[in-house]
Amino acid sequence: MPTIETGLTSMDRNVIDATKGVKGPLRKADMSTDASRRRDVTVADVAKAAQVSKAQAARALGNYGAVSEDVRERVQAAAEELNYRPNELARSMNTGKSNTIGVVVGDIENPHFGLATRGITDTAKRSGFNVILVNTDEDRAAEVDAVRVLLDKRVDGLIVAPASSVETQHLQEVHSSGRPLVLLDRTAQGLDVDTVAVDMEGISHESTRYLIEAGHSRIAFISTLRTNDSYATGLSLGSSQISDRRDGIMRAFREAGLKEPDDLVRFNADGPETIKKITRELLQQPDPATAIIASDGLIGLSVVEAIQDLGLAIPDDVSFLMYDDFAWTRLTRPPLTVIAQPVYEMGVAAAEALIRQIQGRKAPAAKPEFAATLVKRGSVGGPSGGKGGHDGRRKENLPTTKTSPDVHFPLNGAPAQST
Amino acid sequence: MPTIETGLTSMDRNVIDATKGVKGPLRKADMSTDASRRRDVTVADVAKAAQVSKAQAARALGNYGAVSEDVRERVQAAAEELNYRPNELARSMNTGKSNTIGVVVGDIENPHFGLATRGITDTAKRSGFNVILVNTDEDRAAEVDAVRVLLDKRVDGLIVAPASSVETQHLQEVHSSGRPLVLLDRTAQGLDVDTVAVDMEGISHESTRYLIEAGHSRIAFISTLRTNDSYATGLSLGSSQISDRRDGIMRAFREAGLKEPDDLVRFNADGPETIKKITRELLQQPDPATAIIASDGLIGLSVVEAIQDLGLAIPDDVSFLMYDDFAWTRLTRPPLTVIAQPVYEMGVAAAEALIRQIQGRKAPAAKPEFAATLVKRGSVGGPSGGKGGHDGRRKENLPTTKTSPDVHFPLNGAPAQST
DNA sequence: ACCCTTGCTGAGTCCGGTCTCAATGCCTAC
DNA sequence: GTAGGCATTGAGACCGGACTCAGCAAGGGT
Repeated sequence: MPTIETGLTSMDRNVIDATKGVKGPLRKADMSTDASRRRDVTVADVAKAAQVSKAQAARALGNYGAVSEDVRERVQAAAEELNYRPNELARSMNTGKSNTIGVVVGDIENPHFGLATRGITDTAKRSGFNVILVNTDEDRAAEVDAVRVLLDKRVDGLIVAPASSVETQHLQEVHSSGRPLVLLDRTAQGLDVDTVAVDMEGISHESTRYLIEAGHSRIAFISTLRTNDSYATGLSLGSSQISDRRDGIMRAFREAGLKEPDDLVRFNADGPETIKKITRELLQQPDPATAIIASDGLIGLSVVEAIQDLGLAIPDDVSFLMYDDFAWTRLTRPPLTVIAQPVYEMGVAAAEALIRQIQGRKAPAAKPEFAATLVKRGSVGGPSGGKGGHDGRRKENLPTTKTSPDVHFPLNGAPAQST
Repeated sequence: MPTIETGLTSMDRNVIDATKGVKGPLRKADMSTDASRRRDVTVADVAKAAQVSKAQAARALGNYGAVSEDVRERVQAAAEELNYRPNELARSMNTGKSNTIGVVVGDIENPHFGLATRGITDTAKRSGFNVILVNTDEDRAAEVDAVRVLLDKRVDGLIVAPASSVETQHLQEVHSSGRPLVLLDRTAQGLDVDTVAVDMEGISHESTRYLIEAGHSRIAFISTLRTNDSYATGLSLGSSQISDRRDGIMRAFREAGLKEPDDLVRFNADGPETIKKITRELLQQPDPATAIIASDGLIGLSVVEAIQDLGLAIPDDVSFLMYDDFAWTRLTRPPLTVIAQPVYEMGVAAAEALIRQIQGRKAPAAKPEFAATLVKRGSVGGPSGGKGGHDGRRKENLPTTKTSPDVHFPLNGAPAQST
């Protein structure tokens, strides 16, 4: 039996590398990148150095099974010496766990998802999970693909913000295959899985009512949602989130006994230019909108810019409301009235729910309900050219005034009908 | 030889699952989650169904080696029937390629990184790579850990925005171990790897000069950089990026023959409250700052807010300049003067460089140089409490007319000293 | 003194693919 | 007619760990 060198310095380990990794007569053609051919130190190497069996070395390193103190020390010393690092791929292969979760979102560039992702990664890290992130650009085909790739990579679970709430076979399959799945932001038709989202219909209704009470009856809604359907097509809009928002708006109108502004609902607002164009149309058409609701922060940005370009003032000429309470909305003059969602917390909740599923623990205790809140700042006033209701109050223009607008409102007064 | 059922419907495949996956007398205790025990369809299953050897099935599915048309068809049909999906983990194990790259950033929540990440993921996807994203919160320990975990997961390469440009052993090890590595935004001392970053010193110098020419001599700089070192400690600040910016500022001062505002350089600006506090201090101390440079968009947000809270006007009372050209900077009144960096493009470049390394292609052609640009909008004016001289440019905002010091800057002429 | 338990240990299998190698059959060339 | 060439094919090794199982020695109980 040959004497085994244990006195290797870490400098010497390449020697070991050199002797192995040479499978047969055929080696990968490109030996140019000498680095690409390097072989990592394995348990076998460590075992040899520590003069124990591979099994024992693996036990010591993997921290399982019974190992004597003596062996453990020898192995650990050898591992350190050789600079051993476990191959998580191999480990995952026979544990069946990859300690990785897949996250599929529409657009990380959007701070909404950025923040949610932050909540997810923070939580995941805390439980020892890594996150593979995939962007879909809100494209369903990309999403289907993303889900498949992640499944192929054997992620332990998936968090998806589905681009479509209607076409959901791919998610259906994930679920019925038994892989943990949590939906974020949006629901999926006929898919009964943990979903972390706020009550969009409710907050949309509340916000619209707020606008209506301020005197508006021409309220526009702009969304990125890609759809060929005209508004009229009916209830399901492909995205539960957007459907719900629209439904909330319309309910508020019905309850107020006002004509629903179907003609002011606009989709396919992709890209700044499109959004600006839509905004101009809405404001310059005959019987224009007197208030605009932007479906997310990115849209809001361009809408506000378009309004400014038009030389119109907020809220004197147009009232403005948007989803997502980004910090910058406090910096504009007036500060913007927004619908705040606990995005970070929702990310956290989604990750927690997923991890709970992964670990097989059932009963999510009490499924936390997340609520969006209307943060009234200064971008909503009365309609200017409007025909309805009370007059618009003015903001004292330049000298910054903090806090919310002076819109005095019957704080709790319920409008006409309702149930 | 038993007849093999090929007429399975996809509904039936669980039958197969049931017969396998039962290793021995000992099974994982928790059989409750019947889903967690399910076994995936493997090449072996497909091979059996297609009545060919495992090797042939693998070849047909993996699309390598020689396979007859007949076999290929049978295998593909069987695969489809059984709903076969390759196990990328297993595949990675013996190809040594995981088609995954690791990205380590300080904070995805920060739109700067959000955008860069977008550039990276877009590019990665285009080349068939996935991205594992890790957040470090700009904490070096977390970064070391992240790098190790990603290496253990056998990512094909790493893109890191190092939290520290000084303590870089972990990156050094990555590099010397031969794993592809690209740095983003910041350099690392003594590490000669592809780095995608802009010339910070240059743009910082240019911007500062712009401020000086506007009449400022009390210019503050606020950065998140965590450091115990006082400013005076000297050149290396732990972050190349921040060092460079500071150096650029100071060079502009030296060149203008002005006293360097060492006392106005502030670090450790974490969290909105801290930033606001710092801002207040800078503006209210005796001999206060007349201009503030915010080191990133997140800081800028709080600085502007603090200025507004103080009831001060930009640029009449304070001039403001920040790094990162976010869309919202155009919405404030006045719009903010910013230093724009081609963040998305840098993300793309980083990913491209990394993938080039991974694929062994050398010669990055010509390493693209990225340049930041000063976007002059409305937040820089002359100092208000200035000591006299020619006036700064006014925004036609408030009727104030003030004067600024007479620091005449020789536009191109080199100042006194230098080498 | 004898049987059992308990603690360690090494040999070897398995995860799910990729890849080598030898064997086969068929076609063409000499 | 037969050797050589080429496309196909199946058996099996292998990647790097986790895990089963049988062997073995020391310690406990009776």
